[in-house]
Amino acid sequence: MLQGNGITLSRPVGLGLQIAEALKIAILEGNFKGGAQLGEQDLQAQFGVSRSPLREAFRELEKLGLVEIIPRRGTFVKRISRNDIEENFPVRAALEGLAAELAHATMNRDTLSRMAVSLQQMSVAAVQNDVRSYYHAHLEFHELFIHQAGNVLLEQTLARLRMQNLWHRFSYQYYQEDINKSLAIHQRIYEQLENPRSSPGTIRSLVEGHINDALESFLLFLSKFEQDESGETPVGAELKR
Amino acid sequence: MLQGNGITLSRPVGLGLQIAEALKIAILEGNFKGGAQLGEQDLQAQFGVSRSPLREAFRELEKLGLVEIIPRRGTFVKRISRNDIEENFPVRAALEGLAAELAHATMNRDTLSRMAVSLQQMSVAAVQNDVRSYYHAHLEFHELFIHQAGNVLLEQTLARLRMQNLWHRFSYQYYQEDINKSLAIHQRIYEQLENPRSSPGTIRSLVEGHINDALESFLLFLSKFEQDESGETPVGAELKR
DNA sequence: GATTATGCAATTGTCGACAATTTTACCGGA
DNA sequence: TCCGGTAAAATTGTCGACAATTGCATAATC
Repeated sequence: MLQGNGITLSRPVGLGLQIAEALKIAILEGNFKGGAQLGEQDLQAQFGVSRSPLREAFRELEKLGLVEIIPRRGTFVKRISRNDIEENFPVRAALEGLAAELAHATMNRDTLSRMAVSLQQMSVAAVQNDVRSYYHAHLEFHELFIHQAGNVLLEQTLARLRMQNLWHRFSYQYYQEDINKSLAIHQRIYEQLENPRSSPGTIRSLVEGHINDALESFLLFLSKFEQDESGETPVGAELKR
Repeated sequence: MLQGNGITLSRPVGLGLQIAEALKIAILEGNFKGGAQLGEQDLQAQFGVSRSPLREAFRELEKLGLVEIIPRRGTFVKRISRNDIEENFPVRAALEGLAAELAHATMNRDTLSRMAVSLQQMSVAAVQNDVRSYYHAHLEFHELFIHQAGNVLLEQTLARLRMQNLWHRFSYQYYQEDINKSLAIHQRIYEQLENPRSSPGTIRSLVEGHINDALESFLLFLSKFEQDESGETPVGAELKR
């Protein structure tokens, strides 16, 4: 398999794919205004390529859910609304719960030790209040048991779902809220996955419940930034400008 | 919303989208050989268009999971393997279970009556042994409560998951196996959704279990056609040639 | 003054051609 | 006969240009 290990290390053949990767990073880092742009002419000059690979890159980004292509109008970076978040979390929760259950059934020592490392990094980051490190270690923690589930389709589906809402510098501020509470829950998840005699249903509902709880916290966190907004609830660029 | 009602009635602007739609139907109907082709030159002559919209159509089909694009090699119609099916069903089961639970919480009379109609059609088709009618009514039954869940992301995700494995003339033969057993289960699902006092967890596990059970039956059904094959288990074209 | 019509500018959609790569066919040698 | 290498053919990737549509600004009319 070319992908499935979480790292895309296959030869970066294809100009469009390279541009897609660059744009993907740029979008996730937040290096784009409001929520709408990506003119072909601008990027053509910026990357020094023709429009063909650009359009291909746009399709690739659309597959990831990072942009929205409107015919005869253009390509726009997707603006995350409150409703998008409310829809995303339950779906993610159900699938990550399934992944945890599957991972428990096939758990091995290697994955377990990697998860322990991630958990340790999360713990260290928590006491140092290093939100960025905690965030990345936390991402890896989840990726590990998702991969351990051994279902490539599930892994790919979750990758897309997790990417959409994880506008990075967006989540940083969120985790700063209750980093210790998050750490405690993940320690419980680890204990359940570590114990071969854990009930599959318990693990599943634990992970699923954790994500659904995170939704409530996230929405509560969002409310603080919505005092001057109303209606559409763009959510996207208000945090950084 | 342009989509979400199950029917894409928006203006078919865009040559690439039209070609994608035509190819999508052709693939689902089985009008393609083995499991690999889609040469740009052939289709260019067949549709009378340039290669640009063709390549766009390929990306669209890849988004739906109907083809696989290999860089510098070409576009190939995805060949469904036994492993693909084994991976698809659990994911679909988890999400449809979630959809059923959400649908139950927001169920209304209109959707309920539509589901009753679909169920009636399934019942009639069952006694007449009309597999094709049963199959389509069955599809609509599922679409109805998935839509009732009111989660567009969930609906889109399931649409992709359900499309990948529902190579149509492929499923027909399967339902012929135990159409009555399938009907009974869907009647139970309907009864649970109809009753406002049903337990959410019961509905969810009922739907999820139904799909996971179908996987076993499906694999058993497949075994009959795998007596002369071994290893890769292509599954794709053997049924029609 | 507000609203609708019209022309222009900007952007996307499509096309044909050239470049790069892969596959295949042919040839030579062991 | 089989294996390796080279060259040709076929296919995909990329490019620049033209066509079509959309949006905006200006102007005209009620």
